Amino acid sequence: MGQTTTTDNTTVSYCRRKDERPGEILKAALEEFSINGFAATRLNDVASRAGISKGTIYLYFNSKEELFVETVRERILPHFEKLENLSEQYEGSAKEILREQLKTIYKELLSADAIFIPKLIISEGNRFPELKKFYYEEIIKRIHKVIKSVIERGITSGEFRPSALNWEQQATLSPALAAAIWKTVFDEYASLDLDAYLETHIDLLLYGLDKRCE
Amino acid sequence: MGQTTTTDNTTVSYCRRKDERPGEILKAALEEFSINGFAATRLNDVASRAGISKGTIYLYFNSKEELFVETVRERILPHFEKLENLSEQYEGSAKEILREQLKTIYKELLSADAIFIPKLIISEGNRFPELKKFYYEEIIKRIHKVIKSVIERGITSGEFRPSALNWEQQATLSPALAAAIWKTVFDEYASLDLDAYLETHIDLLLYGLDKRCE
DNA sequence: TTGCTTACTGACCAGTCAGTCAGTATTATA
DNA sequence: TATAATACTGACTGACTGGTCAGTAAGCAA
Repeated sequence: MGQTTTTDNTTVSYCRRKDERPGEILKAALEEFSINGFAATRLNDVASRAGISKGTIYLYFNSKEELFVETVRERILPHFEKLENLSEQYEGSAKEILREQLKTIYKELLSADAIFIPKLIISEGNRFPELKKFYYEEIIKRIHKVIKSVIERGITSGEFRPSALNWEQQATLSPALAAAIWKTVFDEYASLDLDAYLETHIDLLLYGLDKRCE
Repeated sequence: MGQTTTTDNTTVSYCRRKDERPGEILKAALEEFSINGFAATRLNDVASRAGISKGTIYLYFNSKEELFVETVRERILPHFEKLENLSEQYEGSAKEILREQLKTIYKELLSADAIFIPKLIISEGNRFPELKKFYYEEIIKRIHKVIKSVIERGITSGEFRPSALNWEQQATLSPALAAAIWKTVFDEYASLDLDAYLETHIDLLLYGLDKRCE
């Protein structure tokens, strides 16, 4: 533990922790970015939150933009690897697979440390085209593909009705997106119970409103 | 038409149009805000887009924040008046009413001049609590109520299954939200056909994936 | 034509913040 | 203990932008 004397003769203590710093900075940055967005986030605040000074951020990241992109990337990557295997790791009816997949999506992509990502992409995506493209190619397209394939499987097996083939993919997962947005924007007015909401999503997707599906 | 000489001896022309200015400024501001968000939007750019100088903005609006709030408010107000009548203006089965209501929602809230609003509320809502509250109280709650009542009506009439009573409201309209976001963020990668998407939304909501609903 | 009002301009000011770097404290090595 | 290497600090700079206001010119009235 070391000490540095500031201008007003107070002392501030710090530790030298080269290995832990990047992770700590990314964590602090995610918190600030998710509250303020990119432009309104001050690196001084990120530094304070991480318990370091602003200069230290520049020892590990070249610019505010790089910090932002890495922040998002770091939070997404561990999650979508799990999604990749999703379509083959379960056995059973298409209905059961779909249910398990949705559970996984909610557990992974709507977990406490990832739920801010959709809001960030929506807010800042147009100013970070590469990040947006990354998210589209690596997350959205991949999830859509997974879901589409299980729907096709259910149609082949006779569980699902063939007309669902014509669906626009975005609609099937839109409740999950809405949940992420609700949690990060409107939750203070009416807190959303993610477990109950997942059941609604499954129920809506599998059976809709139709009486015959009771 | 008038002329002003700038420092480098070029001339710029302008018209005096007191009545039209506020609307022109709001239009330019919506375009800039929806691209850049609040913090990253420069009033100089808003002024250029409106064909005036920055000072003129301050003849009609007191601050950048006021301009932002007015921008959003001006776009929402005309739409939520129409929402008010939504629940009583149709006759027929609950199914038919729901279909017409969704059509209206898509026509109103996803129209060219309103489709940026959800993205702006998501992006900036936490920094403009009053605006967010306004949107939640006057738009979201109202739509949810309308949809909930028609679902209840369909259950009473025997068209819909009673278990839909337990649904979390956010899910039923989430495809519309997803559409607004897609249009404002990802449309360049895969353009969304709103008409086809509306059909998917209706189909998903009414029948889900279940074979019995074919 | 003259004089008055006012819509509008744009240079300027004051505050902010990303990014820099000289200096300091800590740890490693000999 | 002396020396080198380096993690870290924080005051500073330069660019940028929200907001101001003295000045300009358009348009109206008499």
